[in-house]
Amino acid sequence: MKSYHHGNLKEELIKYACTICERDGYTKLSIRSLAKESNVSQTAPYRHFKTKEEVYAAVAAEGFNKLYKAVFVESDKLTLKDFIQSSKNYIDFGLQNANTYDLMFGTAVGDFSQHPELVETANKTFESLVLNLSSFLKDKDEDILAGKSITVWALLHGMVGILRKQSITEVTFTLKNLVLWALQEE
Amino acid sequence: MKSYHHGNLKEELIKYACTICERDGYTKLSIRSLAKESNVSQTAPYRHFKTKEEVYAAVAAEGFNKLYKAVFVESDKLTLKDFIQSSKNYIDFGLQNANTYDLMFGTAVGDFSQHPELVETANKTFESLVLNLSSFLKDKDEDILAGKSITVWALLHGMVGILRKQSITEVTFTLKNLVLWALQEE
DNA sequence: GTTAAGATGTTTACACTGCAAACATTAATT
DNA sequence: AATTAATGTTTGCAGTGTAAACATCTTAAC
Repeated sequence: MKSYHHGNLKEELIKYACTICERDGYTKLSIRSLAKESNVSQTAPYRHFKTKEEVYAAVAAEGFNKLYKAVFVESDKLTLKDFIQSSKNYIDFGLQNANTYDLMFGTAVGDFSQHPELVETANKTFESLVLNLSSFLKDKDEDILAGKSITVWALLHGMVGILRKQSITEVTFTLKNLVLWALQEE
Repeated sequence: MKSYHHGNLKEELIKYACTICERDGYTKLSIRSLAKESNVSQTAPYRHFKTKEEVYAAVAAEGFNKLYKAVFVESDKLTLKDFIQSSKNYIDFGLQNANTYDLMFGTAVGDFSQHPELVETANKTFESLVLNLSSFLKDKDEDILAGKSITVWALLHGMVGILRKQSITEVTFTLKNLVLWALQEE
């Protein structure tokens, strides 16, 4: 016997949206299929999301949470090994969650500022990760430290983009050497 | 008096597709609007593109051509100034053609290998650019040189992704210092 | 505790989409 | 000149985003 009200429809919708977006790509997600999956009428999701883009934003936010969990290393001061592992985890996340990653960094959600919750989640994630990185990239100068962190991030982010399109260029590299070289640490 | 056959429909379709994809994002492109713009029946485009994804592939290929023109520097041996300018041009291209860039590096065209012309164009572009870069990043060792080129590319590519989402983090940096630092020159 | 209001669901409707199939016209090849 | 291939049109289907009007349940106010 099912009641008129679902109870926690929004969460269920997001959960399924995440699954579809990652498995088939976000263009394959339809509000209607979403509704059907929760045994709810076609337009019920519109009580929780004004537009489809808001669903995308929710999925992207979840993506940032997952990224955080995948990359963060519990430590006050990262060792080199931690650092390499963390970098590896970032790239792996990007490759193994390609469609979600695309949603997070592509143009599907055009203007983050329209989705305050997404902005908050994304900021929280990156502040934590940069802070985490900083404990390895120790440097007196604050600006240089920030610059290094961003550069490492850009490098990893860029690597994800490149490795995803193997067909463009066959890339063989050892992550460790590359990062070390870019950071000019021994 | 218009003739039954258009003449060069395919080119016209691609041209308009590029405009729409860049202006509104590729999700806004419809085969039908494309057809209408060329004063041709709704399904005429299907004589030239089997699926919508093939249209995307064509737009992406055009994107790689434009990227090449924007970034390539005519010179046998890049000066530092050339190199910086070229890097700047890459980032500018990514920022000012955000939607096209997304089409080129995102997941809209799922499998490049399904679109041989796109693979060819993308490869040509990157071979040229890497070769161009190499003339600045001179190094005895071939592998190190390749590694450096890829790293520079990844760094630039990553920067585009990050700068696009200013809302995530306010990034202030001087391109020159950053690249130089990453390359540990000077 | 009854009631009014707000949240959350349903139904219906509209204009639009990708794309398949059957057909028409023209261009190219023999 | 006749056949074939290329390129166009018409029609049709199943699916889409989302607006509007309506129903039901939950919650807060009295």
